[in-house]
Amino acid sequence: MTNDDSDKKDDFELQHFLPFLLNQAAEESSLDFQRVYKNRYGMLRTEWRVLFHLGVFGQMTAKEIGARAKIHKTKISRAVRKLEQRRYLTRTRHQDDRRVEWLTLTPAGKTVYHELRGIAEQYDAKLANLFSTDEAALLRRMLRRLAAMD
Amino acid sequence: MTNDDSDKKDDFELQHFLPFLLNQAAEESSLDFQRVYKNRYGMLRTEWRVLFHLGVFGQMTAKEIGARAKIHKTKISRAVRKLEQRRYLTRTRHQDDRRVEWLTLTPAGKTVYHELRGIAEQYDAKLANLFSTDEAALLRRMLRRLAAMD
DNA sequence: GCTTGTTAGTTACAAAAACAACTATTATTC
DNA sequence: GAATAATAGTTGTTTTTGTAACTAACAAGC
Repeated sequence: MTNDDSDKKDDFELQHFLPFLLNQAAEESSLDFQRVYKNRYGMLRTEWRVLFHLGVFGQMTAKEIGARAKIHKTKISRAVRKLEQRRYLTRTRHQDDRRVEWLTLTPAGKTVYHELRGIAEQYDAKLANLFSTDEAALLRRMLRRLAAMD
Repeated sequence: MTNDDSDKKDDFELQHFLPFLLNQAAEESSLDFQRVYKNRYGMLRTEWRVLFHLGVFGQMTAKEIGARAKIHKTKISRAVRKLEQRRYLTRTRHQDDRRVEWLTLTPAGKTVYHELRGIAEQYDAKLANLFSTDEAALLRRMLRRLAAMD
């Protein structure tokens, strides 16, 4: 215990604490976009993330998606089931290793992906527009560094 | 639909999408610290946030904490109850408006706050150390801007 | 001063997340 | 090649969150 016990205002600045700031910014920056995939497409965050990964990378396995986006396998499993029920993706067993299944977007899934992708790009541009081009680029680099994706 | 329907890799860069990057960075950057207040003090994120607010600002109401940290009142309510059960804070009814209650840390609560605060400061320094001083300052400014806390 | 509206905080119920245990299949080892 | 371990994915149970409805106290209008 390094401080006195009075009831006075302390000098630690919570809004300087990086994990707090990152969480606030992340939450706020997801809100508008979340509304789109949630209200318009009835999707959860994990679901659109899976959808996006498949849209971007084509055929993938659940495990690959989980590793890349750091999502737990049970969340992936349930998201995949939902997306399958909505006919946005199909599964096919891997021939050589029948534990594995390849996930692929259906045409309907691709349509939704492209729609959401367009909205995502616009939204990203809107956010990046708060800063100069250089600043935005630096921000992305720093975030990737913090997420250890570099 | 702006793209073709092939199964090839798409060119949208998920790891460039700001909400995604922010979420990854926020999650990753919270992990180590979360382990401390979770495993060592049995606290949830909302609980330590409430604790920190009280530690920093002294006496506050649930509403004030919620407004400042953008936490929903039901979450605050539950966190306050937990912290009260652990004897980290006490409530006293406001005289002039008996709907309101002032929250204050107990000595035990203050002790925990100071311990966690020290760890938080170290941890923040470790994160900020990934960047130059200027970069770190810019990062915080940008995050505050994104969270619209400016 | 009584009806109507607001506000601070709580509670109840539904949705989602976390964690552990499970099945089915492949890999390893003796 | 049978026994054991490891892996991909699923299912079940417990926590935690989100949402809406609630209580108690105050405020405003008439």
